[in-house]
Amino acid sequence: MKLKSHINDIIKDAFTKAGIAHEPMSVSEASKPEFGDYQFNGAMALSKKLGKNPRAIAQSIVEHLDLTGVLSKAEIAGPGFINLWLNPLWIATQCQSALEDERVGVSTKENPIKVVVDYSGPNMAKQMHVGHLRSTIIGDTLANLLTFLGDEVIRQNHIGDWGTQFGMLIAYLEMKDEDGTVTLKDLEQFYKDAKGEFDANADFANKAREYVVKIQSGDAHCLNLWKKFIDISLGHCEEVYEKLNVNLMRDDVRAESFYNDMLPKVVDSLTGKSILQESDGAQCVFLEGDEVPVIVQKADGGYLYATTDLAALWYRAEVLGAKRISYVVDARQAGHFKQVFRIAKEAGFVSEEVKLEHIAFGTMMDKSGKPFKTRDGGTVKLIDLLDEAVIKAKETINNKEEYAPEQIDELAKIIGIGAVKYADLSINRESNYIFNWDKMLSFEGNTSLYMQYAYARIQSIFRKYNAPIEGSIVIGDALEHRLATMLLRFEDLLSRAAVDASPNQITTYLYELATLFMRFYEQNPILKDGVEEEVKMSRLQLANLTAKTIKQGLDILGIKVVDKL
RNA sequence: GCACUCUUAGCUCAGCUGGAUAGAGCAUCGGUUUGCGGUACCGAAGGUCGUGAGUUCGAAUCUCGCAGGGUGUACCA
Repeated sequence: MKLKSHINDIIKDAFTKAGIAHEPMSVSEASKPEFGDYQFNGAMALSKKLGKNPRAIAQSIVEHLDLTGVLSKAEIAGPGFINLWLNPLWIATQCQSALEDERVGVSTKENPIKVVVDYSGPNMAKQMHVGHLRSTIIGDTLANLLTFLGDEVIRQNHIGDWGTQFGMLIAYLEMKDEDGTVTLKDLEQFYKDAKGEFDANADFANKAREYVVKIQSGDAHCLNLWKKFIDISLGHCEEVYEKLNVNLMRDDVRAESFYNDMLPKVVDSLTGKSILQESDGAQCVFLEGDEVPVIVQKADGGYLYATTDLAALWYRAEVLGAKRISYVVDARQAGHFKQVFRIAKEAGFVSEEVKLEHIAFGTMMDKSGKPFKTRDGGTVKLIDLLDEAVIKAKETINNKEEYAPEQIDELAKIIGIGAVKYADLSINRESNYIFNWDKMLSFEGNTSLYMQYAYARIQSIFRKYNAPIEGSIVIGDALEHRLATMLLRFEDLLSRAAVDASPNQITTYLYELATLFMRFYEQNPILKDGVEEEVKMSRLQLANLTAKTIKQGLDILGIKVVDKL
């Protein structure tokens, strides 16, 4: 239900009938319930253009408004605000059809595009740490959201599988893995041990350097070792994805090494376009307005990550055919992406109409506002954080005796992981945020547990009722009216969140929806004695649509729901 | 130095393309109960939106200056 555009159409129609030859601005949600459901603020803006009093303009718009279908009432207020009320009958039928639709009334895009979402991007030399959480879940949410809205989404996991450190790592792997059963359970430790050996043992260090060259020149033995190492390391990541309920598969992996062959071509074609300059022996692109150049080839002939990113941009735009390419990467790389995007466009690797965007996000901080670290200052492994979340979640479960142990584990997993994800996704992605266990595992405020509780509470109504639901939705009081309107806004909200790539718009919406439902439910009994059958049926259906919408919203965030908790 | 970014209630955060008296949650104080899940709901109190100017009928939102914090700044990714 594209609610806003329905209303905009009516306004536009009124403009035409009133003889106003300007494109109306979009309506917005009313800032207060007293002001109706939507408001149109365009009359004031037109005042100067038309040389008329804004209230008079508002008056002539209102006179021509169609109040027979979608809208039922319009009022002029203050200097020329037009407050609009939706027709309760219309709302009711729309909710009814949303309820019958498995997409809860959300249509699919008329003009879907191909979108590449680049996210997660772990380094294969190390274990995933908390720094990877945000990219992974924000990216996954964006990919889920765009997919749901109908775009063709290509997920790309740009893993770091190339670089000098792999020479050392595979040399060490070869040394330790005589029987072929090394699991690299602790990659951090493995890396440290290898580094220790590298520093202490000159022979080993030489071998490590030799292996770097050998991988690059395609030596079969070294390549096999490397592949084995990557395979095991990727397996660890997949374990994390599985726990996180993140939709990244082997097929989505397009590693750094994938672009190796394209790197010389990138530099060549830049040379051909004369954007390139040599400086201190390195091949550089000097962008106007930037002090420092972007180096695409080192003095020793090696390539850098800017080169790889340029190759990836070309590949994604030209080979994959993406019209929107979204990089979900830490905000600290803003400068890098700005430069790389500019080069890609100027050099024609990516055509003008392709939208390149850096979906930047802030850093996760601890309670004292410092970057999140372990007690001894090390990085926190993501898997440890998630395991801890599950343990803590278990403590929040009431009436444990009602469940079998496996059920409790399953429940704790959903709740714990959901809490971590929700807490992260509910923060405006661009700001840094403070990681707080107590807050995220609280039932109060905009938390996943409040959402879960609201959902479970509705499910409990249906467990209790458990009979066919007939009849239709009828909007009774103001609270029902607001709840129903809120439900119909779902698609507008998702579209907006997709454009801005901001998951927190979804959580904010869901929280408002859940709060509204709780209030509605508090005031309007459903199954209590004395509720008329027709009213009961109507309210049951509103409750049902609320639950479905919450479930769908959380599903986009990659958070599962439970019927009982 | 330069560039980017942030600064909203005691705390943690919303605030969409500029719109009416700036909103939540926590904490504080008070209320609702023979409760369809009270892990809920209602209310009070709490803000010169860092600061100074500008644009505008109208600015937390746009522009500029200043202060304070964060980040980035040529051969790592």
